[in-house]
Amino acid sequence: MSTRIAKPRSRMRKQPRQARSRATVEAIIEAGAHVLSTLGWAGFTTNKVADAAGVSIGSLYQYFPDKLSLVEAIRRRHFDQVLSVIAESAEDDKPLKRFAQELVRGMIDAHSIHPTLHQVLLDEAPGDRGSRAAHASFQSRYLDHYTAAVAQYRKRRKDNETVARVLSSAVEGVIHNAARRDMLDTPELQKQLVELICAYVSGSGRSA
Amino acid sequence: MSTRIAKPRSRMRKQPRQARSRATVEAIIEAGAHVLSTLGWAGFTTNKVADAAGVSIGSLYQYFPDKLSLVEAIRRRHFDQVLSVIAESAEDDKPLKRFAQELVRGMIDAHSIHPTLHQVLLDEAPGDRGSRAAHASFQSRYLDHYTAAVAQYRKRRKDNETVARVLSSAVEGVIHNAARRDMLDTPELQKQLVELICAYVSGSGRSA
DNA sequence: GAGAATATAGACAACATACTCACATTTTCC
DNA sequence: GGAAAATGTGAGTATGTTGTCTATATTCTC
Repeated sequence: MSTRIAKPRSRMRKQPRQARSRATVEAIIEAGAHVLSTLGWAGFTTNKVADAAGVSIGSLYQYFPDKLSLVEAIRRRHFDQVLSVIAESAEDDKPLKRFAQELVRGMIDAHSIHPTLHQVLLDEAPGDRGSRAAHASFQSRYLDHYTAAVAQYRKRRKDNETVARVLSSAVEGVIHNAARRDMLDTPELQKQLVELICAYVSGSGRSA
Repeated sequence: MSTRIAKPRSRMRKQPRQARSRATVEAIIEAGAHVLSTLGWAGFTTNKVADAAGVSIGSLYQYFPDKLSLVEAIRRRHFDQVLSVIAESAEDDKPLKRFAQELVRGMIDAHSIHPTLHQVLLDEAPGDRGSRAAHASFQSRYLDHYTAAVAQYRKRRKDNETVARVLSSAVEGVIHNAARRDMLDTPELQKQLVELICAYVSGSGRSA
């Protein structure tokens, strides 16, 4: 009886065993992230990725059964990077302002590698099949950091989740907009974003 | 026998003169907006648009010389709609909170028609060629409303432009995120977004 | 109503892209 | 060293997309 697993969609077609093939896979993912970031989903073709990675198209399909599994690998790697950066920024007990500063710093760092990749992965790249799960999981964990912070610094307990959602999407909006304009490392913008976070979190609930 | 191959590369290949052709053009643009909104730029094919509009592919190319001129028409129409909605919300002198409420209301209304169209037009649709001008013009006028408001309500004059940029991209981020989740008309979210705006604009500049 | 102007339809050519396959090259391991 | 496994190659195939062309249908002018 074939114990066929439903869909080896995001799975690799073949496991790389030697060092050079692992390097090939890594080069493909990195090149894929680069192509996706610079050309967007519409310009993301398997031939271009193979070319940018310096391997043949055949090698690409040796390890990734189709285009979606490749973008899935890119997504997973990038989200892991972002989450680890964010997690670092938001541990321990700190004053609100300190937390905001480190959060902004972390977000900027995470987006400096491939400025628009994050947004492309969230908005453009298709979410069929198995990616929904990974995506939701990322969003959930991502939001957790914000919720924890919000719970820690806000006086009122009500609507913490909504506040966290509003805060996180506001921060994302600013970061993405800045990334689009190559303004990620403008100090003035960083400062203002920190102020936005502080003002909202500390002030939310007293407006009347 | 004089074969006049004078091909004016204008916006439209041919001006619709009869009522039915004007209806055809309108149907194509509306269908295009719908396809772009639901399927994204990658799924935006001329055949699908023609199909959704209930016309043949030939009719589409009768009026639009190529795919880009079609997306340009969609962009222009949508941006005009959004700007008029925003402009209405932000005139006269009002208390800050009132302004924020009407701004949020206007943004939500503008995005309720085709929830993700705005974002697709900003991020995915190609920006080469002549669209840059229209795009920049929109961004500029768009930002003007924010800058005017910020100048009116903030105590400190410094960095008004940066503040306006941060505020507008934060609002956009929240709206886009809500649109993605079909949460645009959640009252709790609207309230929190209003509070975010008020807290930032009134509080910005007093954090030591 | 006749003929000109305008509008629509859909087959088709030219091209791009995802993915395959038969074979070449490198590495492992005895 | 050499067989076998692992890895790499790139022209080739199937499919889909843009944009053209010509035949047909509808509306306008008189």
